[in-house]
Order: sequence, then structure tokens, then C-alpha cells
Amino acid sequence: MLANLKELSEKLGLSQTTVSRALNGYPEVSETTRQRVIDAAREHNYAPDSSARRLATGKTRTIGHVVPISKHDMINPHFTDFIAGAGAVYNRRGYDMLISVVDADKETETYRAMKRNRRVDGVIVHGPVASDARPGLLHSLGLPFVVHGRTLQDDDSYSWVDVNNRRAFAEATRYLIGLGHRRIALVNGWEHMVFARRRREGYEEALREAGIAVDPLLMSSNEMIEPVGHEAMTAFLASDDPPTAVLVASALSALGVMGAVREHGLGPGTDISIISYDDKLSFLDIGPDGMGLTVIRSGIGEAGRHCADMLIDMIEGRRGIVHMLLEASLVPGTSTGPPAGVAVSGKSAAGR
Amino acid sequence: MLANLKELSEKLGLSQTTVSRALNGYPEVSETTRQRVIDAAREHNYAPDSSARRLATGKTRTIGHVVPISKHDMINPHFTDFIAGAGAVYNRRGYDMLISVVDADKETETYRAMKRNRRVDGVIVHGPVASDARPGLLHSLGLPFVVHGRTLQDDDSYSWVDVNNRRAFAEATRYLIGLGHRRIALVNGWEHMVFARRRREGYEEALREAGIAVDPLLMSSNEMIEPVGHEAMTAFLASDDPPTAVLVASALSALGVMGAVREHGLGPGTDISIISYDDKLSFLDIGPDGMGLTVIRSGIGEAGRHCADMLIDMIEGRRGIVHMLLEASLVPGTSTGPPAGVAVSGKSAAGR
DNA sequence: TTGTAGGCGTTATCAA
DNA sequence: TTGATAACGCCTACAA
Repeated sequence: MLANLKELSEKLGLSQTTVSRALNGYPEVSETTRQRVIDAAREHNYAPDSSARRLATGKTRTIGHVVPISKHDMINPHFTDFIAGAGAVYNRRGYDMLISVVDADKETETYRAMKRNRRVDGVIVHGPVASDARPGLLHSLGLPFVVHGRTLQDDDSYSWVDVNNRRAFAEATRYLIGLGHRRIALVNGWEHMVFARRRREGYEEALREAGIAVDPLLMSSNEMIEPVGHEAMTAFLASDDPPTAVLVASALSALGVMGAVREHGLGPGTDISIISYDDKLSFLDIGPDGMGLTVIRSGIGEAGRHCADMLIDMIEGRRGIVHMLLEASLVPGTSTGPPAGVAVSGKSAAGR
Repeated sequence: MLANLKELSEKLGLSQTTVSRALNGYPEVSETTRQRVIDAAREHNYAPDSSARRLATGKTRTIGHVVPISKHDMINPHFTDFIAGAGAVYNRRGYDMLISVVDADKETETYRAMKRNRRVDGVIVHGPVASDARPGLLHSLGLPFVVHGRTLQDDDSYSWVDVNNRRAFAEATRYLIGLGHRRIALVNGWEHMVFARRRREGYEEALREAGIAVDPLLMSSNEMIEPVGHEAMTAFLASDDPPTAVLVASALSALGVMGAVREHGLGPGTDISIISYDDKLSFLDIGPDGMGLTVIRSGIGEAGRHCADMLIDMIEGRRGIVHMLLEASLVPGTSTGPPAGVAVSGKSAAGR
């Protein structure tokens, strides 16, 4: 158990320089020496002190994630899946993940502090809102970053990884219209989140194409958690002219929606059609294998992996600004079918 | 924007020593000097380089969390709530949180590496199993740690924060017995996890007290996620002699259980009684305000806060080994009542 | 191919 | 109350 380079090099009868070079894979050191050094390092359980290395190199090999916490001490549940993906990349590429859980109003100051202290080499920005100040701030700080999602404007001035939410929801809506539905509800997330806004736009676009009026009474925008989904769906079902189909923006909301549907004694896929966006939340598994739902699927872990790889590439100077737009895929399940009133044989004339 | 102590001290006409002392709150520096230094630091947006400071002090002010990932790239969903709690403490006390997401079989090596690199001052151990090697390993490494939960043996040799799972489940079971139930099912987590084992023990203890035979056909032990809860409950309901009540070990499982119950057209609290353990999963909110379930409640965020505070106290030498056993509380909701066959007026003679 | 020496930015010791 | 100086452990020109 040798504490530092000095001791190790003395034991080997070599200079610190040579030992350091051997360990860091510099080409000029002879193979025999390198092998000898590596063996000795392993034998004595030596590894460089990370703080010392950082100080000497000026690189932290650490990526920061600032995670804002909302009213009820809640962290977005999708976050675990994202960091599972990103974390795998960090491991593979020798980076550390620093997570800072802060009150939403302290986020800006947290980025500033990370820069001042030279705490991280770059950060990942989560959950962009419509007019998001973070890209501008990070640019001015000179802190490399990748955004998971996009802002509404100026999204070409920085790197991002996003899902084509608009198209995904347009296609899902068209699918329902193709089945004959004309009263289609939307259980959406908060619309200050950009992804939610884009989902609504896709939904409305498809309705308009089909000549169906957008009905505000069929749209809800709220937090994407189970009880809220339940509440929204219950309200829709209690209305004068209830929907025959519903589009849900998250798996967690869908859980609540399904509950409300069942409580009303309705059969998914027969009495009412349901399509949910599915981030592949690892602890829910709502897809065709799970609850039988028809879903629009795009893995959030995958997005995490891409963000991590892009950011590290940027930090290491191998890459500039990159945009990655992932396409979600519609996976039919048993929760969709023609509206109850429509005979199965009678082909629907609606849509397209 | 001054980069380092040297520049700042030159600008002030003071030595680096004095400036450092002023900034770090040493008592020997005069108040006027200190104020002058602090003002200048703020003005020039100076803050010490964290790597340099760490190298000089030998303290990282960083806590590590090693998060094993299971088969399906899944991180325990309770984890977000835990780190929300712990993270708040880290912020308040000036610590950073380092999260390492690794394959389950690499956990040991990760701890070793954290120690070798002097990457962290201590770690939090999550999800102890029956014969857990980590406490022994960390002891031998000399890495301070706190366990969230307990192992089965030797739990007095290290600090932990745990919930009194055995008592919680015993009391919940007694509550059901008191209502007149005698066929009570248990939807438990994996029993290699210590908390799950203790929950079963509590459940069995209460049954035995009441002279009710433990029936293996009424017990399931599996992953605590929605689809699995659904599956387990469906199986129970399809059996020859179905339960009249069920005890569920997690909110996520309870979601699945509720779904299965509804699909069978049964009313919670009337046809079948349900009690769920509730970690206060922030994105579910299943308590009395939410789904109306009767729950055994103990906040996981609170546990996170205690773990963080205890570990930091240990690291800073203010505290030795501490054990904290939190009591969960039974919160009656509408999902429990007398068994269907029992007349409401007829007081049950069972239990206690 | 290996070694010498200086620097990275702090904190800590000792002296003034 | 303040300052010079030496660690802390590593990397990296530059020299040999």
C-alpha cells in the first residue's frame, strides 16, 4: 500500500516522471519498463490522487448535473433513468458524475459556483423551459454543456439531444383519427416545459389536418404524476361530451388515466382508446409487455447516453455543436381500437 | 474576474496567507482586513479552486453514492427521494454528492477505487442484503460510511438509519386481524433485501399471536414494481381460497395491486382490504390524500437527511457509531374495513 | 528512453 | 495581526 508516486518510483529505482508516463500510457517509455511499473502499481495498490491530478492537469473529469427540486421535495422521476444511461457512459470513459440537488431558484448560482470553483468540466441541462436562461448563462460562463431537450429559440447555438415530440404526437393523433376517433383528449405535462408544448402542437396539427376543431375542454396541462392523470381523466369522463380516445404525455400519468377509466367501468381499446408516451420508465414497464397499452416509445436512458457522450466529446475537443433528434416509435397495443359507436366492418372515413 | 489567491492578494497588498485566512474565517485576522478581503473577493468573483484546496487539506468534502444497476438498467425508484433528502443536507453543509452508477458486480471495485484515488470522504451504502460484504469491506478500507437500512448480523459495528420494518408490519397485520381478517396476503419485496425479510417476520409474528397459520400460498416475494404487484395480486385472487386482505410492501407494487383488484370488480375497503407501505414516493402520493389507501408511512427523504448528517458528523469527527431506528406510522384510509362476510355490527373477536 | 525541476492553487507551520 | 515558506501529489516542458 504505497501512498504516492514518489514512494513508488523510489521502490522501482525510477524517476517520478517515468512512472507517471508509464501509467498514463505515454509512448516514449519502453515496454519492459512500463510492464514493470504497472505490475508494481498493482502490487502496491497504487493509484494517483485525483485532486493532485486535477490540480496539475486543470481537468476535473467530472460532469455536473444540477437537479432542481420542486415544491414537494420532488425530483422528476424520469431522472433516474436518464442518469442510469449517462452514468454508464461516464464509467466507460472515466468521468465522474456530480449531482447537485438545489431549490429551483438557486440553479443559476449553482452553475456560477461550479465554474468559479472549477468543480466540473461541463454540465448537462435538464428540462428546458420556453424561455430558458441557462444556455445563455452557461455560454457566458464558458462552461461546456449539452441540453436534454431544446429551448424554443436559438436552439442552434448549443448542443442538444431531443425527441421529435411534435411528430410523435402528430402521428399518434393521426393513428387515432385513422381509427375513426374525432373526440380525442390530451393529458399533457406543464406547457412551460418545451417538450409539452411541442407535443400539443403535434396533436393540434393532426387535428387540423383532419378538419377537427381543437377543443380546449379536451386538453389538460399539469404535472405528470399518477394522481394528476387520474384527476384529469375523471374530469374528461364526467363531461357532457366525453372523448372516445385520449393521448397521454407520460407513463406515470397514464397509470392514473387507466385507473380512472377502469373505475368508470370502461374497457381500454373498446370503450375508449388510450395512447401513452412511454419514456420506458424502468419501474413501470407499461409497454405491450406490461399493461398492454399502445405507446409512443422513446427511451430516456438512451438520451442520457447520447448527452453524456456528446458532452465528453465537446470537452475533449473532438466535437463542436451537435443536434440529435431522436424519433419515437408508435408501438400498437391493445388499448386502441375504433370508437365504440363505429361498426368494426364500417371503415372509418375520417382523417388523412 | 481574478483567477487565484496570488492575484487577489497582490491586488489587496496582502499576503496570500492573510487572504486565505480571512476567507476561511480564521479568528486571528482583524475585522477590517477581513471585510476588505471578502468585499474584494466578491467584487472580483473569486472563489478557491476546489482541487487545490482538496490537495492542501486532504479533505474532499465529497460523499459517494454507489448505485448498482439491475438487469433492466434500472435504478431503484426510491433512490430519487433519498438523494433529494441527502442532497439538501449536503448543500447546507458544503458537501458535494458523487454518484457512481455501476453494474452490481462492480460495486466492490468501485469502493476500492474511491478509496485509492481519495475521491470521497465517505460513502452511503444503499439496500443492504442479508449477508452484505460492504460494511466489512469499507471497514477494512477505512472509508467512513453510513448504511441506509441494516444487515442481519453485526449491525452494531457501523452506523445506520433504518425503519422499524418488523414492528410496522406486525402492527399493520394486527390492525387487519382486529378488523376480523384471517386470510391476509403479503406482497413483499425480494427477501434477500433485509428490510423485506424483517417485514415478513413482523407479519408472521402478528399472525402467530392470533393463532393464524402462516400460509405460503398467500405470500409473494419479488421486485417492487407496478407490473409485479399486479401479477401477484391477480394470482392471489384467482386462487381457491383468496385472501380478504393484503399487505403490500411498496407504493409501486400497491399500484399494481389496486389495478388487479379493480379489474376483478372488487371494492377496496369493502370487498378486500389493502394496506400498503408508503415511502412517500413523491411522484405517486398514494396516501390518504391520494388514492385513499390505508398506509404504513415513513418518509424516505427523511432517512436520506439523517444518513447525510450522520455521515458528515462522523467524517468531521463529531460523532462515532450511531443507530437510528425510525418508527413508521399507520395512517388509516378507506382501503380497509371488516371482511365482506362479517356483519358490521358484529364485533370481530379475532386478534390481539 | 529516462531524468531534473518547476508549476498547478491552496492551506499550514513557524516566525516576526 | 501579518508574512515568508514549505508542503500537498501530480504532470510536463526541457534537458540529457
